[in-house]
Amino acid sequence: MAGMNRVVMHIDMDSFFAQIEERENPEIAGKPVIICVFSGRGEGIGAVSTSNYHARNQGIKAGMPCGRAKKLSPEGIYLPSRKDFYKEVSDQIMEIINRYGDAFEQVSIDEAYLEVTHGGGKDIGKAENLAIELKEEIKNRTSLNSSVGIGPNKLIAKMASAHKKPDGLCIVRPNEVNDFLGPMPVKKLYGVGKKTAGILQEDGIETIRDLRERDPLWLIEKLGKARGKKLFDYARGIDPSPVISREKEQFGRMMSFPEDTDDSEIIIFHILELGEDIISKIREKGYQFRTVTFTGITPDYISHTKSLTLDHPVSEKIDFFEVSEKLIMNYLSKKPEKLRRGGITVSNFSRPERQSSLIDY
DNA sequence: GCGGAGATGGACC
DNA sequence: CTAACGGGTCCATCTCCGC
Repeated sequence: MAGMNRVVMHIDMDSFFAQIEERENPEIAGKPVIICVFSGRGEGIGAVSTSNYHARNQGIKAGMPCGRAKKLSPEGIYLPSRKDFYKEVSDQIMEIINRYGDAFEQVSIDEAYLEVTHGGGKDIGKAENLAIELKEEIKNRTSLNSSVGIGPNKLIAKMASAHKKPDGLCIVRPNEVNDFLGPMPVKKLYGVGKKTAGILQEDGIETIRDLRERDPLWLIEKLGKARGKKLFDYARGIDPSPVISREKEQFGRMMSFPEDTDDSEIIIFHILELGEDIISKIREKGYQFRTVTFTGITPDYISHTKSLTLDHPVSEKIDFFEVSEKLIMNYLSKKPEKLRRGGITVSNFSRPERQSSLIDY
């Protein structure tokens, strides 16, 4: 029993937001579709959230300024992001996915893992059939395409779903892991972003195979203990992390201010407005929180934070407002520069428990 | 040495 | 040629402090 292979599935919706808009508006399918988050600072000022494959073929990528996208694709269809609506569609899809595995873990609005070690089981053929069924049910119920990866752990499942897209199904068996990862550019490895890829490339590491040949101590020295160890394992396709449904650990909102400002009244006004939203969601979920964090982002995109942890959990608007104002005033007195954006986040959650005083000894 | 708190930075969607 | 430029979550690391 010791070395029993796991079977893990990763489900990823294809260019999710763009695909939903295409579904809602079939005339635009076949054209480049770009979903934008506009800051409200002027005509077309904002960033690309998602784009469909036509747009990607023209070089458009997530995170890109909309103005630049427009140069690459003047004829593209540019639509404002409708996050709340996408979330409703997401909830519908997650409910379907949830039924297909022993354990379910949602990782973002359009992605989830399933542990199918027992249910789909053992021989990967069963898991493959399960994946086909799941993709079909999502398609039948929502008209949306997804991509699925199957592997012996979350890391491989995730990289497999990314490997064949869109509408893909990619299976990587345990004995295929090293050949699957080896030739990939190191930047493709989950957990390796721009910064880390740069560090690795400076030392001649181009592929995951190159990374695999490095000494663990060297990696730890270059990248730090946790990160170094993790990438050492990841390069070998090793990832013991379980599929677990997780509670949200923080909840926050951010915005661009209409203009760069260091006016405390204006900043507080906007932040408290974001706070209304946070508080109503928190109370809906029956959460309490102890920590509030204010984030200020300067016109050159440097972010700074101020946070405060209370000694007891709260969920009242008045408590939140009081702490938020205090943090903002404190921030501005220490860093009296203009801000382009600001945000407020609550964390350190608990559920209100009744009669804790009687139980606590 | 260990923890929680606070601040920063990286990664990913 | 470069600069242009959203919003949200999680994780690791470092520093400081009390115990």
